[in-house]
Amino acid sequence: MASDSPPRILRLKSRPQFLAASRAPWISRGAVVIQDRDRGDGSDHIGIGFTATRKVGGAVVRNRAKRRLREAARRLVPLHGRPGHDYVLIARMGATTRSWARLLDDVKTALIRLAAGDARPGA
RNA sequence: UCAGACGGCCGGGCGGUCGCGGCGGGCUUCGGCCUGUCGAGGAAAGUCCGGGCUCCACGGCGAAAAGGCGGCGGGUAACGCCCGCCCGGGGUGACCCGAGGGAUAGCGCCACAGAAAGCAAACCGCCCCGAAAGCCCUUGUGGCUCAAAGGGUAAGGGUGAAAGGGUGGGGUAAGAGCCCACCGGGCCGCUGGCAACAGGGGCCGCAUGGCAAGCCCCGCCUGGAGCAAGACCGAAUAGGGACGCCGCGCCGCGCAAGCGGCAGGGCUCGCCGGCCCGAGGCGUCCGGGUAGGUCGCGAGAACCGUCCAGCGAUGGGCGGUCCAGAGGAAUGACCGUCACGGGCCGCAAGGCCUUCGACAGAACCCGGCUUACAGGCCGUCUGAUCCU
Repeated sequence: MASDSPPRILRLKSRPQFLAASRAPWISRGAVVIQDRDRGDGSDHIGIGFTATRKVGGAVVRNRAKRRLREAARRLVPLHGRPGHDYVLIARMGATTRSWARLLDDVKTALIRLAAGDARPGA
């Protein structure tokens, strides 16, 4: 992992990217669900997207959930993400109220188990 | 001190480490990096009114339809908003509440109850008269009891949201604005006020209710759509047009278009049969237009002081400031510390915990309204109570 240059991290911004990731294997951990799609397009950058549905709460709650997930991803994806993959982090209930250490743990263990191939198959 | 009324304001502070968006500067191997600066709200919300802005429609004015508004005066770019005042209702009071124009323009409705709900009527009653019946003795055109029919009333009871003004007195067979006083109402002057309206005077005894958030009438206002408005740039691919070059097989007829035959190609790996194709290709340019991009996109009905005018809403002068502009959508994560509130322990001083900290996130921009909101601060006023 500590090779010459770490893979670049880009945000997923278009709807087709999210739809593709939604069919990928996923894993649920605490207050977060992570979908992991191997793009297989030859590029080694990592894509990250965030989603919080209305079920989580109003606009304030959804925005805060995405911000916390974004901060967690900023810290953990360079360490545990696999190059050439797209990750979509979906906020579940409690993503804003869960303690920061536990939210970090949720994301970390989910990423590690995804890297180990221990995920439910996608649709 | 305790209750309460009204108005205004705040929505943790400071410091640090990572990180994000816009803009400026520097560096760059064009991927990015460094640095400076700015970066959510009082409601950013609901999208309910009023405007700006943009496009569409439109010769001008008016009318109709539809919708909205509705005491009077003022403020404003405008408003259904705000201020002041009036009227009605509530409260001991500060204050609060009111879709608050028109009910002799017309139509309609007034449930249930009640005799009766709009036009005058009469259920229980009251009063007059008194047939028939009965009783009395002074035997009469007699008196008394009960009371039918007829008539007079609307006082009292009862129903109702509302029953044809109210209270008191006179009057009467009983009653009644029948008469009188006061209150209420209508009409006409007067005084004050810009006005809504108020005050007071005279006249009229005065049947003629309520609902217009039922239709309606009167006055006033409104063209439609909305930043996904709209403007510009504009690929790739597939269409359209112009020009240039090359080509449009062979034979027969024909000027040509075309027809027939033979080649050639496709369905199909080969053959046979069948069906179809058999004239376009390339290059340059032009135009529409999609994805995408840029603009619209923030110096204004701005904010902060201060002065003046005004009871006030607000207006004006002077000085200063520049204050978010994203587009899967920037404000986050963590730590320290100090407060406030909260919880626990303690007789107390105090100690401990606090990831327990309201409602909630700009999306073109303003002015309002409405709704949500932990906790807290300030001012004015009212009613009690205590002290001097």
